Amino acid sequence: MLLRIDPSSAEPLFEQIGGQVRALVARGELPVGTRLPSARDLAESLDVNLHTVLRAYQELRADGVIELRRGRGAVVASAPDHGPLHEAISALVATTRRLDIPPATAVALLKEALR
Amino acid sequence: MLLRIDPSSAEPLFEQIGGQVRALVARGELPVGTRLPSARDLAESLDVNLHTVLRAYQELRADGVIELRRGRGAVVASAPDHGPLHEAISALVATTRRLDIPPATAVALLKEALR
DNA sequence: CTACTTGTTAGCACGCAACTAGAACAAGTT
DNA sequence: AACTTGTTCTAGTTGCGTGCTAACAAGTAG
Repeated sequence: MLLRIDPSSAEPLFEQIGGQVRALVARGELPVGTRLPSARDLAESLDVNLHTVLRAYQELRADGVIELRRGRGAVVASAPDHGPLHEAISALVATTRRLDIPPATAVALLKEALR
Repeated sequence: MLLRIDPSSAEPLFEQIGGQVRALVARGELPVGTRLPSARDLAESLDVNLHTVLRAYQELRADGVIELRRGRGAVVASAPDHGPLHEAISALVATTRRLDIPPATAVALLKEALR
C-alpha cells in the first residue's frame, strides 16, 4: 500500500496514516473487503512504531471505515459513493484556488461547518 | 468577539483561535478593516496566555488574513468573496451528510486535495 | 491439534510541542 | 508625556506522541 509519511510534519504520524487511508478508501482505490497490511507489517514498512499504526487503525474503526479482527487483520468496511463526493471536493478546491484562499482557511471553514 | 475555546480539545488552543477567526472573516462577519481585540485582551477573556493568542495572530498574518501593528492592534486585511465559497462549502457538507461520511474523512480528503 | 498470525492490552521511558509566566523593548496612538 | 500594543527573550511545566518490550486472546492455516 502506498503511504507516504512525513516524520517532520506537525501533523501526528497516526493522523497522517489515518488520513491517507481515509482518502484512499473514499477515492475508491481501496474497495470494500480489501485487506490492509497488518499493523506490524505497516509499522515496519513505514519505520514507525506498532502502536502508532494501531492508533490510526482504531480511529478508522471507530468511524466505521475498517473492521479489525485478530488473526485476520484490517479490512475495508464501507466506502462512500465517491462520485458526488469527488465533485464536491473538486468544486471547493477550485473555488479556493480561484479566490486565492489559504488552505488553512478552507479547512477551518469546513471543520466549523461540519460541527 | 465571540470565540469559544475548548481547553480539553485535542486541537491546540492557538489553532482553535486561528481557525475561528479565519471562519469569521471568510463568512463576512468580520469585514476588512475590522479591528480585532488586542492580544492581551483576548488572552484575558479566553483565559489563555498572551503568547498563545499571539501565535494564532502571527499565523493569520502569515496567510494575509490580518495585519499587525504595534499600538494599533490586529486588523482584518483581506476577506474572500464569501458567496461562492459558502456555496462550495455547503455543497460539500450536504454531500458529506447525505452519504453519512465521517467528518474526519471529509477533512482528510480536502487536505489531500489541497496539497 | 499445533503453529502461526494478528489485534488487544499493559507498563515504562523519552522528547518535543504547547502552554504558561514574567519581563523588557519598540513603535505607534492619544 | 502617557498609554497601548505588538515583538522578543528567557525559563519553566505539562501532556501528547512515539518508541520499546512483553504478554495475552482470538482467529487462521497446516
